[in-house]
Amino acid sequence: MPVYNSDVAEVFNRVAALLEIEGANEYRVRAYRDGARTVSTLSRDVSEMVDEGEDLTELSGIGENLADKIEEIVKTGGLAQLRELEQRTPPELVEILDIAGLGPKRVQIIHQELGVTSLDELQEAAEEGRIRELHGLGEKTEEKIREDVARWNAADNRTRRDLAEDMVEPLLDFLRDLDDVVEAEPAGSYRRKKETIGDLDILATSEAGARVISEFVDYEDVEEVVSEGETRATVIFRSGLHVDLRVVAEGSYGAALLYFTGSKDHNISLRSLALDAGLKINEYGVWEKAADSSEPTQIAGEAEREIYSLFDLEWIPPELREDRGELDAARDGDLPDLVTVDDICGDLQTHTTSSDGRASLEEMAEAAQALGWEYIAITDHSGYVGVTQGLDADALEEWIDEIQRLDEKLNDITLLRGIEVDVLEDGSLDLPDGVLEKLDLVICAVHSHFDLPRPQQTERLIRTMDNPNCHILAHPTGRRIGGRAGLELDMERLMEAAVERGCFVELNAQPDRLDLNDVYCRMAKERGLKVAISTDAHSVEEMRFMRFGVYQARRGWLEPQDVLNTRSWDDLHQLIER
DNA sequence: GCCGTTTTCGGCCCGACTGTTTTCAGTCG
Repeated sequence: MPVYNSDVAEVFNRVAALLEIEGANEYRVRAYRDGARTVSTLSRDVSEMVDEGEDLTELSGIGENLADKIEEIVKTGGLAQLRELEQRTPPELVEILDIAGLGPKRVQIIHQELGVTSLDELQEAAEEGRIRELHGLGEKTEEKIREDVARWNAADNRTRRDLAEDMVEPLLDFLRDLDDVVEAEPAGSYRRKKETIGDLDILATSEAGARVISEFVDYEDVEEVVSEGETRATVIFRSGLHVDLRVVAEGSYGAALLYFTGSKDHNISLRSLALDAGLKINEYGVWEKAADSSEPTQIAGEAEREIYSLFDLEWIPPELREDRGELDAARDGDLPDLVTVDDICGDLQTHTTSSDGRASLEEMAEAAQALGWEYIAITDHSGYVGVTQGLDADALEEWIDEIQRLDEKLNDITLLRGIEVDVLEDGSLDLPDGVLEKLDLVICAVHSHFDLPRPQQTERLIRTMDNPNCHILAHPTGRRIGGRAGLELDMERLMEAAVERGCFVELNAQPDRLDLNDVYCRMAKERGLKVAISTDAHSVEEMRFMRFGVYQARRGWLEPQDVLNTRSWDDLHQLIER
């Protein structure tokens, strides 16, 4: 049975959680989590590295011990250590760690004293008033546990970026309008442009923190105040979104923004650099210890750029701050010149009323002009998936003529004759080559048979790319954020096959797709595989989704030259012709 | 458990807030 990077990471994360509950050394626990992260963001299959006898200790955070364990997991499909841990400590306790306010110590006490081993039992114990009997826990903690278990059972607790945007903007307006607030900016994963956010971090500068906090907790969207101090408050919005506000003085703005933007791992690495230089970084600034034992003096803090430069680092865009090599790159002057929406010249996947879109060809063309695109590919569906009411070969022939007629009338924009053609179970396409050859752009997409085994699924898509008419693989994994998991694919192999055949992959900008994800974008870049960022717009409004795709691309280290549609149509045409 | 042009042992980021305490442990980000 093949072992994937995600399997190895899962084993390490479980080991870490169980060790943590058992009270193991926190740095040992962290070592397993670091190892899990390293493996899961690797742009190669770790099992392949094992097969080829490569030295895994070259990987950051992987030493002799973890290297041996990776090998064991790859070769046997499991880890003896994890099995032993699960003998000693009920594995279901791991999910109790996710309950707010319950860390390893309390989980251990609740388990040992009350025999609780699962979320259900935890809920029961809380409802029966047994939690409050325990040493160090009381009535309030018990109440919070009850509420959080209910919330945890209720739903998926991450919020999609586009939905978060709708809440963030009004909140920022509200804060910026307060007399005491100088600046208010989103930080955290929102600023790092992650596809989903767990909670929302907002940073404000003010000399009157307590007043700002007290206005904030009265904001109209706030349903519950979780904590409230002089400089920080945590609230829960009616939508269920957790929002943290931190207030600092202006002189600490850069340090605070850096700190609250994270990621946690990026911060830890940066602080280690500071320690090496004999300095200390906290959310208020960078501090130098005085020779005598008097108070340390602040030597930076107003701006992020100044703090990075103190350590001979270029300013690092928030999207890169995941501790995936960006600090080394910043030191060596090798940071990517990340793609922006302004670099994009056109949209390579859009739909009209000719299949399942809601706007006409004319309306889409007009909207594309308004956005300043040089070209737009009209890529309605082929007929295989009944619900999309797609085009068969004859209808497509007529449609091609219609697009061409409109294109000839328009001066400022080029309409590309395209199709989003279905990939059938065997990898062949849903339309004959004869008609595909007449198109400017053929993007191939899986809309059925999502659950083929990994080798078969991978072969299926490689066969699709064998067809010289195939230009781009649309939404390659088919995942839906908060919905479908996506195809099982050997992505490394698929990308290599794409490069060999002169095919390309899409980064679909629909906010519930964002497929490819950031890690796969970077994998593509490292293999010289260019990526098309397309909105897959089914309406005029959705053509504005381009920014979400660009955010994801930036998280994947993509530069303008790594993206297909930063080129004029003439250049792009030459590139995709096979 | 990892890591090292100061170290192969002894470090490992750092502060706010809460709740249950009587001075602080646990949790969180």
